[in-house]
Amino acid sequence: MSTGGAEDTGSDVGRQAWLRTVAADVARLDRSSSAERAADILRRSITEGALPPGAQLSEVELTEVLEVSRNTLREAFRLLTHEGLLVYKLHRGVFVPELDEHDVIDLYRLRRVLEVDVVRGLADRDPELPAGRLDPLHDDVEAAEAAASADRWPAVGTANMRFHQHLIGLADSARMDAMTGRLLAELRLLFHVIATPRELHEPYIARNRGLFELLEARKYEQAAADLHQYLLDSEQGILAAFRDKGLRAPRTT
Amino acid sequence: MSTGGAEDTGSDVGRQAWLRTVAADVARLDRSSSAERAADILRRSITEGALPPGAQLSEVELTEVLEVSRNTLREAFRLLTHEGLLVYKLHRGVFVPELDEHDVIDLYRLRRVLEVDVVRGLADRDPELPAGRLDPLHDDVEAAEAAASADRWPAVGTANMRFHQHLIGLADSARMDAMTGRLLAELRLLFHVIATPRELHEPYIARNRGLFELLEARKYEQAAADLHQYLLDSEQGILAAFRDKGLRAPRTT
DNA sequence: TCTTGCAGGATTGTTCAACAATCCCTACGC
DNA sequence: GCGTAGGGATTGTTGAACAATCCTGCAAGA
Repeated sequence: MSTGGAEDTGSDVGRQAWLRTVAADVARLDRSSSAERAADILRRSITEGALPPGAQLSEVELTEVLEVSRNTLREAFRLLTHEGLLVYKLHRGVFVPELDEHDVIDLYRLRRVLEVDVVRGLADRDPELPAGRLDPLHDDVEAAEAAASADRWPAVGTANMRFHQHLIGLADSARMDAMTGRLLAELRLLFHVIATPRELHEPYIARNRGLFELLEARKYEQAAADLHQYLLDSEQGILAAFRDKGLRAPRTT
Repeated sequence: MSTGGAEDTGSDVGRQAWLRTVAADVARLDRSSSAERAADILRRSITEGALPPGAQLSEVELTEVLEVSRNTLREAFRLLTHEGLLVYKLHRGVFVPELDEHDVIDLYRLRRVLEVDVVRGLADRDPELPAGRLDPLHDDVEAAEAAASADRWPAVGTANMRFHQHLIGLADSARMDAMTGRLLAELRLLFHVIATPRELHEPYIARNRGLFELLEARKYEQAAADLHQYLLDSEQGILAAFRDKGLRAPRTT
């Protein structure tokens, strides 16, 4: 729908490959400028942990820092609200949400459903998958391994995220991509509560590689089964770390 | 301060049941008034077909009709954009999206994944399901049957939608509810392209009842299988009607 | 001592008017 | 006929202003 050209004359443009890349570049430049740019900055601040869960975002403060008007800033807030990175409280302001164990379970349930289905569905359309389709996954695996060698564990987490985002991307579903983006953004919110990212991310570097190799070998059914268990284990890891944190700092004030 | 008072800053109140219901009521009253009220009106206009796909929503026009400021109207636009009921085109305005067959396939793929998983997952937590949990589904089934008797086919479609929304609700997942709301809203967008709603909705009245009875009998596995085929058939029906329409009116202007 | 009520200040919700940037359409010149 | 410039309309963004609401602290009363 978004790619529908202005001139409707060529109704069925059999969108070629290069057209898609050009369209992507244009879309990147289009960037609703002020509001989206402000949202980008805030998004990074939140996902990188500069803004901790529970923090309030003052409007007047941020208008000065971001150099945008209050109205534009509010539109940026709306954008991030619908990504799950902020929550509105009427007449009180916007806050970075504080997720609890129930949210972890909810998020992982959806991840399992979506990701496992994508992998399992690859079997049906195996022939039509163009070569090099798995390249982004391979890059992510190597990026994670490199970051781990350099002891940069947050970077490992990021590469891990991108691996899963690219995994979902194999389904060619715009809506799945959007949903996954939202889910992973919320998940990143959880990571900052965890003190030891190494124990959290380390086991999954090798598992990501294993998953990638199974996909490359077209063993989709086994890949789906592995991924299912993978996500169950990851969920348990986060829940454990989360409960430790909860016990350690019940009174933050 | 620091008087060991009774207040304790109430950090971890083990939220009791009645507290939750009160909180729900409060949330309902909160309604960000102007922007959300405007969005409600627009949402109805779109889902009921007053605003056809492809139509542009002029800002100045709507500020007069809805009696809100341009900024507030834009916030309403944002709300509906993230529900999938409107699309922004930079510097051109907001439009009612025109979905194509590719979108139908995408939407139904997600519906199948989510709904079937919910039904299948009910087996695991069957004991903890409180009595009367299926009542909303039952109401929707009867509402559809009543509307069909009165030849009110759009109402049948609405009841059908609510049936599936309530079905997803059985999973107790806030994020699944939100996703489903968005998916069904987009689906409603498609219905207005279809000339004969009767043929589209009629077969599923009985199937909804059958599904409900399977759930009531706790035959979750069979219900999941039925639902899967159900959604495949529904997808084919929409695709067929959609192609007819596409052939009949390629040049709308 | 504890609760209740009430100002005060601060923050958000909403409106308005204005200007800049961009798009669409038309007319002009070659 | 075609590319290009201009005009008009629409959107993007800003800043200030006012109303509504929330939070804090203090004082009055039980």
